[in-house]
Amino acid sequence: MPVTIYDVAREAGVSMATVSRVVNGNPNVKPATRKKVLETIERLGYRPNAVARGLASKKTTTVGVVIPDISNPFFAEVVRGIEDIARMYHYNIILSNSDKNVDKELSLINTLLEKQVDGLLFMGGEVTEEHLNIFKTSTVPIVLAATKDSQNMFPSVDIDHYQAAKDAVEAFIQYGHQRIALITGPLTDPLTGLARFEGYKDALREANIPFREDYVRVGNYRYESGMEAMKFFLELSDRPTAVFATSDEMAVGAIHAIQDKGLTVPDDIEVRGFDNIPISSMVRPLLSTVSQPQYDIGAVAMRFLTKHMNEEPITEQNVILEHELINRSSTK
Amino acid sequence: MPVTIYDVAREAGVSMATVSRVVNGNPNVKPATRKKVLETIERLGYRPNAVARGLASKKTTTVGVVIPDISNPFFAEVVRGIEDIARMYHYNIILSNSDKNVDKELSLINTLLEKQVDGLLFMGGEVTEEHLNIFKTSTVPIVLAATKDSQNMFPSVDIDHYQAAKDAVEAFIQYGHQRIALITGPLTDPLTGLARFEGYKDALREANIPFREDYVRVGNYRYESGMEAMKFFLELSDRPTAVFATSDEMAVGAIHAIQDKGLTVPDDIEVRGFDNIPISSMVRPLLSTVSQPQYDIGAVAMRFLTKHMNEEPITEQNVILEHELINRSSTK
DNA sequence: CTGTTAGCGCCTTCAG
DNA sequence: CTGAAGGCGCTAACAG
Repeated sequence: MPVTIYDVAREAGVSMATVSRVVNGNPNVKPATRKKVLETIERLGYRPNAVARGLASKKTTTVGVVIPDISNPFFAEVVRGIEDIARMYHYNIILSNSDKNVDKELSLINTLLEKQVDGLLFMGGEVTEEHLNIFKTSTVPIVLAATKDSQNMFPSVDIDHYQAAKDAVEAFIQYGHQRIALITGPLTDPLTGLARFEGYKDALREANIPFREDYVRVGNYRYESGMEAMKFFLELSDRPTAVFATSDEMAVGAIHAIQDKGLTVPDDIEVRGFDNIPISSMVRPLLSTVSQPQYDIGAVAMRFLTKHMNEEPITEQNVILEHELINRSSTK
Repeated sequence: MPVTIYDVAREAGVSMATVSRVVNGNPNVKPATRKKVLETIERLGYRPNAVARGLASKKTTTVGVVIPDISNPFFAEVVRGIEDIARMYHYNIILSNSDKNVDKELSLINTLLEKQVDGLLFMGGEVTEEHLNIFKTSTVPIVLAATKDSQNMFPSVDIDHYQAAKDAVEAFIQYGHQRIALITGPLTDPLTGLARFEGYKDALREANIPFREDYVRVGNYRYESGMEAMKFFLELSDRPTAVFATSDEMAVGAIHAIQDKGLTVPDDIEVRGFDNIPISSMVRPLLSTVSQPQYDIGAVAMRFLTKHMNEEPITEQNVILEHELINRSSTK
């Protein structure tokens, strides 16, 4: 039914090798022949079969990208960076959503590898032993974006989560705050959970501010959990004067909890989020946050992957990009 | 380098046909043989090559999905519906982001078709003549989700945008509003732009409320444009008492413009959005909106596509799902 | 229940 | 500059 390279060859009166050459932009074709072939391709509506091509050439010019949560604006922006660079290097991308589910992640990675992608970009909460094991079975390069494995076995692009959290807390301390609360993500997550938590603790310790259990609540990065955490803090007899949430959504939830109580941000309580996703500019007061270079994380990771795929020399294996404190109206 | 079905066959002392059978779950294999094969697959770490399989079987068990804007929560939720049904029917998904750019859309569709997807799910702003032309060259079924072509040539799943907008405006009218403003998307878009605009106009007309040019502003669905539009309305000598924005983001922008002016929502001005994306529950006041069954749009569209791919009998070609008015705190 | 044999549509030497 | 021929790894009849 569909027209093949063979049909084109026959119609154009050349061999399929020649058709293949013009389709692939091989210069060793006489302009007249090229023209003739192009015309019959057009006339017949020939569309090259990428599957056959992939089998014959052993390259698919596509990379697999696994993303943990498609509805998270943070990753959406990372994907933008990935796509732009991919297009630049003529790679297609297969985007796969894992819903933060480890089983799905492993299964997606497998599927992607079966599909013979030329490389893989992995984003996810945590890189476990299981991940590593499946990564090791890959014959194509793999790059981790917005995460890394604990042993730095695989190339990665990320920020310094520990330092980022520490900077945020230190900013509060420098402003004179002593009662600083933390709304963190699950501490089981070594990077966005634990590392940021450590940053918080160390900042306090270095300033000789005693750590208080009741100034720390664990959320799940979502709005509701930020709200719940803040409600808890508000019940405390000596409630915090500053709150650092490790996601913008939780920070916004915290702000609303504060406002619902009749208090004001930042006058009564200051709040800072993390990530700098679009919503931080779509609330009142405008949210102060710790910004991650989302687009760059994606772009650098993709560029990194192309280097591996083309076996270009690479200098550093684990890239750390800069974070930045963004001060808007939820802090003074 | 990578291990092939042939290697497994040799190691297990069977033919590749047998290996193929166990890999594909064909029951015509003696349990003992199956076990033996499975073991050597495990031992060798054999991973079937989907590209070769696709070429031989002429099926890839993957469907292409083009999404106009990966950072739009609306589509993220539609994709959820698509994925769930796809998994249920054992299809993989290739998600492609078009950035609402027509050229990119056409090029993505082409790429997806070259990759021999078994079916295509298209979401996009507008379905132009060019889209139709490329759709027609496809040998695999195509379903439109959250959109439709003007001539209903292709199967589609969508809501009645005209009626949805009309319902929203009529709700304002019934509450007694006479000065009702509209913040719309580009009118060049026949569905989310024009159709909703027509719904607005007809609602007014049927209530004998004169249409006013200065009560209509065209935005781009984003926050900023909603804010700008609202600022314009607020300058009017007889400013509107109710505002209908055809996206939640624009509605939130409008609310903030109102609040920044020292006015209150809904007491001074009522506001309603469109879509019911997560942010509508993450603002103060909580946003009233017109909800689209996002997940269902995706799920129904995907189910629809599987029917086409399996040549099951189909009853209706263009499915219209129900919308719903959600009343929260930005309206009375 | 299992093996043999053709391809699937294309790329890629290798000749010419 | 162009053609012939041999796979790529796997599935799908068809025998047996």
